[in-house]
Amino acid sequence: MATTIDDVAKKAGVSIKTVSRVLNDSSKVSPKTAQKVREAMEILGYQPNVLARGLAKNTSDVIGVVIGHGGDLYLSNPYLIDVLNGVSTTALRNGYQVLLVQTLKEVPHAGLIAAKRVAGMVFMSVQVDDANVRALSSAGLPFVLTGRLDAETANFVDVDSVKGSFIATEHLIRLGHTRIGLILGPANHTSSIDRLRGYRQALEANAIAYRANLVVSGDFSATSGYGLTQTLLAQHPAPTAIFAISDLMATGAVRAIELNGLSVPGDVSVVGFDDISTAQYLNPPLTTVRQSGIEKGVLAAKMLLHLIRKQPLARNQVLLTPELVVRESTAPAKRQ
Amino acid sequence: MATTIDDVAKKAGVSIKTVSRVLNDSSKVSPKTAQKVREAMEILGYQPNVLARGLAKNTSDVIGVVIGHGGDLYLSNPYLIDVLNGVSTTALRNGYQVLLVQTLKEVPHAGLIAAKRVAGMVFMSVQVDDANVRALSSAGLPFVLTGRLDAETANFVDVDSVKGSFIATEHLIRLGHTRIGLILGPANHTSSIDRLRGYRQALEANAIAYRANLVVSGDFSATSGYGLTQTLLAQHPAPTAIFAISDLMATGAVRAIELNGLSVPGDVSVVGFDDISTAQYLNPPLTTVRQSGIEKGVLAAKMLLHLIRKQPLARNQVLLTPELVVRESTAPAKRQ
DNA sequence: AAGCAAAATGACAGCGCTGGACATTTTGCC
DNA sequence: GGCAAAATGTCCAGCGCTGTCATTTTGCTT
Repeated sequence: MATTIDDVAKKAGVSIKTVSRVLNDSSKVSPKTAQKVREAMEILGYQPNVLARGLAKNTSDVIGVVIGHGGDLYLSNPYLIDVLNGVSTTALRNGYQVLLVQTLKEVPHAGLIAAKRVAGMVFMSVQVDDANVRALSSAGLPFVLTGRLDAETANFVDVDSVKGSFIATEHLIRLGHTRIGLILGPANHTSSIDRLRGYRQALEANAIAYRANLVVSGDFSATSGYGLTQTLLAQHPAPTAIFAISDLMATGAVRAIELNGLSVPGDVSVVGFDDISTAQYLNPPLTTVRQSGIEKGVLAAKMLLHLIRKQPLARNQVLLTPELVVRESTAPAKRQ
Repeated sequence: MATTIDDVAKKAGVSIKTVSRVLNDSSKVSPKTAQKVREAMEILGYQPNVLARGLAKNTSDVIGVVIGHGGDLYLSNPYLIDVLNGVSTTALRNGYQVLLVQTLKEVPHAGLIAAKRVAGMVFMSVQVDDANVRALSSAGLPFVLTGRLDAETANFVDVDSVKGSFIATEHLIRLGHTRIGLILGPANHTSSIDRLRGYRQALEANAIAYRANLVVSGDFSATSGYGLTQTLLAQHPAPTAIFAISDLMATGAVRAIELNGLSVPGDVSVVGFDDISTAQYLNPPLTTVRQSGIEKGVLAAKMLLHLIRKQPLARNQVLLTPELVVRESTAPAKRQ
């Protein structure tokens, strides 16, 4: 069962120290010996015991990915999956494995337990003033956020939410809409805060009054988008366009609008955010703000690996540029 | 930085062995001492080093979840996310953490490396005669599949695909459809094989001839469903209904049908499989075969934990019953 | 209060590996 | 052939924890 370094040493006819050298800094081993050792490992199917190695070196080849906290099922957005995939693939390519870190109500310390075994962490979503982030920060564990945090020290990769929201809103304004509903995610997420900001900036730039009753908050899900759209449509006067900050919410919004006997985009235009893979196949295909979850994940993982290896970092705060993808869920506002 | 068991022992004025006992089988420690030790741990913010513990006990509190292999991004289906969530949550509640295991072309041995550090594994998708499965099987590592495998020894939790496919097909037949397109996933997946079987059984039970040109294979994605639907619609005569074995593919199918100037369900009925969260918000809301990914994940994790702890298992092969959810993407066949 | 079994606690080795300090052997080269 | 440099080996400690077994303490009994 357990092939150890001793077995390999014996098989290759060298000392265990040499095997260890091959495993680590093979530079000090002659190519011939190294070859011999590698063959022995191959034959025996040797895999180093990562626990023992980790213990001895006081490091780990695992990075933690925090997939949300405070609730049960946070990995629900296809866009987050892309981020996870990006992180995971990049980690793997660099010899790291990924530990999923999820904090449940009943198991609140999962993050801390995990912290003991990982070389660093990626946070998949960030609430303002996140307790986990603070805890890790003071513990000295390297970490990267895939979300912006207003702290000079925080390392993050995020899409430029303010800009994304601005261009989405302005797109609607250019189509003649002035009553634009905004469906946000949780109020304490930086993405909600930033996207509200971009929305207001666009209104202001076009001299349109901000109406608080057209802005609602939910939780990124289709169900949430559905319900909040009902709320928006009940306003007087009702919005002629709705910008939901996730495609999932936008999907729910479209359905709610049609169940109200209205059409998209004939009566109400809808813009989403993310450009998840199904967005283009919706009916109508969804106009949305594209951000690449994969790219975010890849960059976050790369940044984390740099931090772990204490390599210099060009920038520790990256804002990716979002792009408006115009499809068929938006149209000029009807003459009132 | 590193609070160890020694620090706790010193603080509590006991031997490190006693602290270790509190950490494990506290039954052998007097309540008074245990209390003292716990307080010391609390004060010092002690978290046991899982690596050291794993090394000493030769076990691990981590389970691996294999999220696909052979390609880059396999965690793409919302339904799989549910499975992952179910596994992860259950693992966590039982004191286990989850390691994501992904095999890339460039890193084919990730599974083996991971095998060294996990107590067991869950496979999220199964190809027939899977090499990974065989390797683990012979290595003696406990594992559970969230997919059926035709092997008496394999432990699995899966939906009854044959039945799910049967009821979906029969639903279409009862609506008067006789030319029913079938969009499968990869041909070497048991889900494709089983669902083809259910489809044929339903045809046969209703004395409808099987036409090979109405059956196509893709990869579960919306894009795939979109493309394959184009293929199906080009057949002569074209199908009046399409059953896609994932909701993602069904989403693509609906779009393709409408781009062909046909309507759903007016001209072509569409049935999906999974009942992902957006299915009910699609336009039209999707008729589909519901299976609970979360339940699958939870059951698989529970089964694995039983295996790891060598607890008796009521059944090591579980088939969950799928349920047809009729919405608005299916309608009676038009009179020809 | 002595005596004794049971309960509680401690001392020490060892899990598989790495790191350091050094001794010894092998290599390559003039 | 001789010498420095490179390669390899030896030995020991230690990462933080647990298992085994010996030792001490406790709680009862008579």
